[in-house]
Amino acid sequence: MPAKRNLDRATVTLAAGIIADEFGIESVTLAAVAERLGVRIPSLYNHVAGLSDLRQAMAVLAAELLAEHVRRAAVGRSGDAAVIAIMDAYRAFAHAHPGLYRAVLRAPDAEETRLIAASQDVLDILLRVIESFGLRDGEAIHAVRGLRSAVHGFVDLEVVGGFGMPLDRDESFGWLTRTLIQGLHP
Amino acid sequence: MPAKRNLDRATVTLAAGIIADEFGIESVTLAAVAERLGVRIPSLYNHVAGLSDLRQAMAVLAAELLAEHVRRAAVGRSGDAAVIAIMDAYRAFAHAHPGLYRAVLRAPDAEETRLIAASQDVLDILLRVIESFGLRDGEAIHAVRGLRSAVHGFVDLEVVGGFGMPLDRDESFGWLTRTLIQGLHP
DNA sequence: TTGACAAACTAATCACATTAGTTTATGATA
DNA sequence: TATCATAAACTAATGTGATTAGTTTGTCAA
Repeated sequence: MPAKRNLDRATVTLAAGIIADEFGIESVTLAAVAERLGVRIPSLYNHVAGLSDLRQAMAVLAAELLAEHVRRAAVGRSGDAAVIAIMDAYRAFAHAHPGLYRAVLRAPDAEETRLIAASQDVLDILLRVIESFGLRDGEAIHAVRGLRSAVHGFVDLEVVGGFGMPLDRDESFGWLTRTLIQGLHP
Repeated sequence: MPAKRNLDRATVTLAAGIIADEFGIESVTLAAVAERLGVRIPSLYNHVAGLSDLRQAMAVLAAELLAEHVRRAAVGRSGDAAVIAIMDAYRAFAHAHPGLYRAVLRAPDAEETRLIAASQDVLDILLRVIESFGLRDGEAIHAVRGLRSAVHGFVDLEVVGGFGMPLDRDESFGWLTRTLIQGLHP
């Protein structure tokens, strides 16, 4: 008895995201997604154009969720507090959605408009906050890149289990954030 | 006419590394490695215990090369210059071996002593330099984590093509390094 | 009521990983 | 020198996942 109209691209993508968060990004196969949705593999092709398109859709979903998360954290704040809030929100998102978070970077096609827009949103939020610090020339761009590299690197190593020592990771992240913020003050 | 004794584990791993650097880590398949070595797929099983073992071997190779690279950069230097040299060497390695570099990030199995040792080497080199700055308590650990997160995040974003704007990336990396070094001075 | 369409399905094919079992070159030993 | 155990190659077969082609069947609108 085929042809029940419950599936769509968003539902398929969400299922993939849940699998990614729960079992890791490498466990996201069409077979796994189909099974979770109670459907045969080829049925997924009505909604996504194959595995790499599904990965692309996951990247877009992740980037948009992340941007929303960061936006909420930044609103109503400014200066050091805004930077800290953004960094913390970014990290919290990666913790809450480790699989989805990794999908952003693995996007097969980095040219996709929605993905670019959502990624740019995050950077713009950060850039606007940093510009208020009154840095000159391209220094604000360097700072944005530095902050983004730092958060990304930190959470990537965390998610992968790269920090062996038992010392509190929150404190390490605080040190990193504070140190970079000091570099924003001329 | 089988049985020519030229292959061994190191050769297979190296071939995989070259493929990874040239075409990306996801292009490392037993099929691709076998073809490059002019051999049938099952022959590889005489030297590695399957694809996931091959990935482990690549991680070990990468970690040891990276540690060696960083060690050479650090020797004979101290203070700020040592930190800068280490950061630059780390980044240069990732640029020279983008595929291998990504291979090292997988969480090491607890039994993989060589991988753990090589990874620890890099951290120890950094830790020894940083301890000379005279930070107190666990602060040296926070600093090591911060520096590592920063380099890793930066090169990961670079390799993935995450920096859209044309502003010089070397300068951005310099800003990041300098800013973190400032945090090492009490 | 019916017909077009969307969305499910089955079947077939291809690539890759893995295992089992076979062949052969090589190096040590009688 | 002959032979023999072994390591390293091979062929063959199996399983999983992705993909495409072609078929069936609900559903909605005319």
